Order: sequence, then structure tokens, then C-alpha cells
Amino acid sequence: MIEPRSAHDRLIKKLQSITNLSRDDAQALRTLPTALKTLEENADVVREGDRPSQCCILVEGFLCRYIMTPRGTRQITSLHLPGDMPDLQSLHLDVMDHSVGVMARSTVAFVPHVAVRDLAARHPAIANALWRDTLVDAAIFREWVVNLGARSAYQRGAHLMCEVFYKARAVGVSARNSCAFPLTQQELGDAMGISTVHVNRTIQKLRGEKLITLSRDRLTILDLKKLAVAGEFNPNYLHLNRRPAHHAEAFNTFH
Amino acid sequence: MIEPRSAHDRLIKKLQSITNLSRDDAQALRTLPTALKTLEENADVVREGDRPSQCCILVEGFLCRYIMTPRGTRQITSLHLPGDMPDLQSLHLDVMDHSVGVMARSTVAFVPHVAVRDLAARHPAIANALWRDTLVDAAIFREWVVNLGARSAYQRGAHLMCEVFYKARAVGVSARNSCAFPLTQQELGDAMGISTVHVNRTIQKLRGEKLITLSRDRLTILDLKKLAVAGEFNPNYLHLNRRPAHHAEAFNTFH
DNA sequence: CGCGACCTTGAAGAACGTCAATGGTCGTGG
DNA sequence: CCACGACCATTGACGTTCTTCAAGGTCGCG
Repeated sequence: MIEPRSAHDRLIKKLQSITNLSRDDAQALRTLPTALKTLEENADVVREGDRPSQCCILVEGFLCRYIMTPRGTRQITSLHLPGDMPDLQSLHLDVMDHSVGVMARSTVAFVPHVAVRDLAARHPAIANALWRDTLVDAAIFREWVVNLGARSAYQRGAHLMCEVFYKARAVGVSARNSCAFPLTQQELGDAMGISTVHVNRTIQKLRGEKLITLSRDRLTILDLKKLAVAGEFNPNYLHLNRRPAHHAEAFNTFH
Repeated sequence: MIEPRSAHDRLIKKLQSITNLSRDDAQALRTLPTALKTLEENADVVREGDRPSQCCILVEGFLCRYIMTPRGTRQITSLHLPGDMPDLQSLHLDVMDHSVGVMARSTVAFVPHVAVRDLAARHPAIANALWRDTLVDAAIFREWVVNLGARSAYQRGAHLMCEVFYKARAVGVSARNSCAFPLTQQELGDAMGISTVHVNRTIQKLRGEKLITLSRDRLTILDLKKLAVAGEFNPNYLHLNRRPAHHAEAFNTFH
């Protein structure tokens, strides 16, 4: 069972990973009203064309943003971990230009726009932190543009795995050298812009070189340094605060 | 000669293209102190790693954001037209994670961060407009992810040209069916994630099908509808205000 | 046991990259 | 005025990466 405070803890931890929050601001964030909901795999949190009046905080699980092309192919544009608010932008862009989907059974907390707006108006530091969060999002999109535009399939795979691991570690949902990675090869293909078959071959190469292990739902990184080199991964674009975070998924085993 | 007000006019027009500004807000924007500077082709406005204390408004010309890979290849991540503030994000992300380059002789107006911050603090509507602007930016990055990840070279070319034309029209720097397009095929390749040679062949196909004309510095769209279909272009992601804007580059010929 | 979802493999073909050469245009200096 | 060089566009030939199609194979679950 998820206890009611978790959504706030997650959000605070996420924001602290990219900015400095005062104790006051953190306390203020805890006043946000949330409505928890559990969503199954393949469900959508919001869809392109929607005009949401609330946004969501991911508490447990794994989400992605994606866009469908007229041909019916899907491009995943970002991956989201606990603490993320993947539809925060709906606060200012009324019509969704993409969808947010569920990649693994997830718990999300919905927060009314008015509550966020009100809080931001009363706490400029929170408004700034949220703005900063959307800017980091944009930085990640830029890096995905580079990944898709300038790197081979092999490099893309390595890069994407580094990104997920770093993000997981930053919010304390990783183990020492592994993290949740509930993507099918089909979904990986949709994120990397390559076919499923080629994803398979790419992963095999990464495995063969002893850089990673990848089982159904878990990514283990055998050699982070080599993986980063292989994927030309440089974490600067994540704009993480110093202080890597204590691993061990303490958050989960925490009563 | 550029008259001093131009930078503000450009910015206001740009913000009006994506949001509603009150007369007061527009007036407040005019109080921003600006320092004009003309930059030659291939110069950089800011570079990755910089910690700017000011940001810039493009007044005349054409800028791009780009990221260099360790291999020395360049990926262009966005194109910018007059009125844009391509480094607005530096207001909240202190270290630049990418560079902003000049694609054609340009005039930019520099504005100190403190001035923007101060204005935003005193005018919440302006803060929101700027936030919204960065969110539209992010939406454009997402679309580029789709363009690079899910479309063929031919589609990418068509899509990119539609985007530039729509953006130009929205801020009044287009003619009826043409706009400035000062990209070499090399630069187009860096933006589309393909080689120069393949850019050439792609453009020839677009020309052969009578969708566009492309001379040194100018893009003419012969059949916007077909071009949009070819590029799977749907302008929703630009989040433009209704009311397309009066073409004719009135801004330039205006004394 | 059998079905569905996922992973894996091989073979053939399309899309795109690389290499190398040619030609065009434009500004500059003689 | 012309020659020159720099930069850019264009073309052909050939190689690589990635896609597509098709066929198993594995695993969990009803």
C-alpha cells in the first residue's frame, strides 16, 4: 500500500534533484491536494487533444510521453520515473500535443491545476522550481534530438540506458548498479527510432560486450564508464544537483 | 539601420503569436534594457559551458541551437527567427548545455538576466508568457524527436520547411508563400540528421515534385498543402494563437 | 495444454552514408 | 576585366546500416 504522503515525497525528492528547495517550500508542496490512482500497463494518463484541468505526479512505476504519426507509428519522446510530472506543461499549454502512457503498472497522484497555480503564485521559489523542471525536460528533449539525429543504433541504446540509470539514481529508485527498466524491445524501438529487430541485435551487442544485463524488467549496468563512452553520454544535460543520492531504493523498503 | 525599438517590437510580436498579452504587459516589456549587436555568419551567441548573465532577443536574421558530439559532428536542435529568445532558459539553468549559433548575419539584442527576472517578478503575466514560450520550445523539440526518429529524409525535409514557414508567418517575417531560409545543405544535414549528399537528393525530389523552390537564401512554397502532407506536418505543436498574421514582411519595409 | 506476448534469428532489400570528382557562384585582388 | 580561390551544389559508384518479412523459440498464465 502506498501511503498518502508518498506523492509529495517523490515530488520533493525530484525537485531537490535539480534545484534547491527551502524547508518552507518543501512544506508548502506538501499541502498540494492529490488523488491517487493506479493505472495498468498500456493505459494512458492523458491523450493528445485533451484539455486537462489537472496534472499528475508519478509515484510508482514508469511512464512515457509519445506521439503517434499519421501512419500509425509511435515515437516515444521521453521516459518518466517517480517524482516526475510529465504533463506539468498542461498548466500553460491547454491542448495536449502528445500523450502520456503507462509502461508498467503505475501509481499516479493527480493534482488540480488551480492548486498548482495557486501554490506557485504564493511561492515564487516553487514557481521557479517548476519552471526549471520544464526546462530540464526541454534539455532532455534536445539530447534526444542529438541521440536520434547523430548517433547509431548502438550508441542510442547505450545512451538511453545511461539516462534512465542516472535519472533513477537521482531520485533514489535505483540499486547500486541497476534499476527498473520495464520496456519491451518494441517500446525500446519506439524510443530509439529503430525497428524491433534491430533493437534486439543492438542489445545483444551491448550484452556481448559485457556493458549491461537486461532481463524482463531490470537493467543492470556492468560497466557504467564504458557504457557512457559507448553512448557518448555526458550527464550535464540532466542538470542534476551535485550529491549523487544514496542508492539502494531506500524509498521502497521504507515502511 | 535598426531603430532601437525593434527588439521590443519583435519580442512582443513573438509572444503575441503564442499568448495573449495585455497592453500593460506589452508596455512593460518595452522597458527592458537592450544592447544591440550585429553578428556575422558562423559566430556564436553563447557556447556550451558558458554561464551567461544575459539572454538575447533575435531582431534580424537567423539563429540555431546546436550540440557538438565528441566525434565532432554537429546536431542542430532548433531554428530561431526574429522575436525568439533562444537562450531564455539560461535564466534558470546556469550552465549552457548547448550553443546558439548564427546562420546568417544577424542583429541580436542582449538583455540582462536581472532585468528579465525583475520584470517577471513584477508582472506575473509576463513570467507566464515567458514560461509558456519555453514550453512551446519544448513542444518543438518533441516534434523534432518525432521527425528524426520516425520519418524518412524526404519527410523530414518537408516537415522542417513547413515549420520554418509557419514560424516566419506567425511573426510577420514571411511573404505570401516564401520566407528567408539561409541554410546551406551542410547545415540542413546537421538539422535533419542526414549527410549533405543525401540532403541534396532529398531537396531535388521536393523540387521535382513542385512542392518548393529553394535558392541560396530563400524558400518558396509552391504547394503548402502537399508539402504538409509529405512531411506529416500538423501545426498544432507550435501552439500558435489563431489569426495567422498579415504576411508581406511589413515589418521590414516599415520605415 | 494452448494461447498470447515477447524475444531471437536469417535472408533479402531499401535507405542512407562515404568517397571522390565536377561544376557553379561570388567576392577579391591584380 | 579577368583570374583566382573559397564555398557550395551536384553527381556517380559503392559500402554500410537498418528495415522488412518470415519463421521459430521461450515463457507465463488461463
